[in-house]
Amino acid sequence: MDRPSENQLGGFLVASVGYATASGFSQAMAPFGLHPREFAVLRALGGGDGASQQDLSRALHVPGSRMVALIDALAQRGLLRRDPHPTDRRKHALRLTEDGHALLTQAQRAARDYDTALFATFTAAERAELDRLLLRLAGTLELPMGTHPEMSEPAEGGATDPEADGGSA
Amino acid sequence: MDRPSENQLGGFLVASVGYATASGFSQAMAPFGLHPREFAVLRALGGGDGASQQDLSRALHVPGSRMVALIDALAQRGLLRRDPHPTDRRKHALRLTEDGHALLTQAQRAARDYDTALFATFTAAERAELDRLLLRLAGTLELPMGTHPEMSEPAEGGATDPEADGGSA
DNA sequence: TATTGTTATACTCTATAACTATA
DNA sequence: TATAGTTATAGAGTATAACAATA
Repeated sequence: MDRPSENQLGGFLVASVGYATASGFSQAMAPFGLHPREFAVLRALGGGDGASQQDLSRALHVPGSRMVALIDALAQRGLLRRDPHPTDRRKHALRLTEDGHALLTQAQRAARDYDTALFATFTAAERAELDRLLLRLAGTLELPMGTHPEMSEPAEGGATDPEADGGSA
Repeated sequence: MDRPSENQLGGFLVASVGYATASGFSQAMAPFGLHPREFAVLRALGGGDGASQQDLSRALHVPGSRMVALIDALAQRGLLRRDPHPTDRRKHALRLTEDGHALLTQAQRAARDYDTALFATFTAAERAELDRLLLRLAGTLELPMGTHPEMSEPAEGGATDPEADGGSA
């Protein structure tokens, strides 16, 4: 029950390591007071093109109703502003503030460091091989890599601790 | 934003594929009306040694208060019984019924089929290589493979759709 | 005094649907 | 008639703590 090792089937190992990787990333963002989803918002806004909330909703697969509170929290912390949209008065043009840009820069560095540490023991060839195998798995899973139907509906219980969820064997 | 491919950093790909794998497994269990956690309970009881609810709680990293409703649901479906414990009247001895054994057998076959399909395009050498690389990652993540401190506390947000959570770069 | 099972409570996260103002 | 943003509400899932029976 406890060892996702040789005698366990592979799907469970993939899910377990994926879960731990996401958890670790979440912890890497914690010092900045950022939930991974908030980091995603800041990063999406990093380019500075004044996206609307609906733009973000579509890009991040987050319903508009959820996006409101998300943006509220970041705005209250002074990390972004809701500027008026130049041509459509219904929309907001979301823009990072100075502080927002500064925090994003720091968080991105931490994200890079996390990735570096994660693959510290890997050679370039091993990283490439892992990517190759995982991308093949993604293809088998019909993970469309551009529109994620399954991944945007965690309702089926796909996003929980694999240890408690039983794995695949 | 949408392609966890070559230009994305690796941690995000690992998390995405792990999430999709868990989602797929969840869907593989759905025809049996089993949440992955319920499958884990049935499987743990498959040996038939009459475990207590606390035994399961510890083994599956699920709090006792949650275990009650979990067992209730499976018992109401006639998949397991709460027999009296032979020596300790506080405990129950949980045992699968005939129906429970039958469903477990079917679900385990589906789980095996899911794994088989997942790695259908893989050679034995590729599977071994993927396992090797993932286990190395598990070591780096200090995933203790036997007691999972991080994995039993999804509170930090480690178990959500990586697409919406922003990944690691 | 500790443990097993249980219940109650509250908290977080989420989706759905309504509502407004604009288009 | 449709869209952007917002709000309200309700549902699921969860953890915490208290409780009774038993050890």
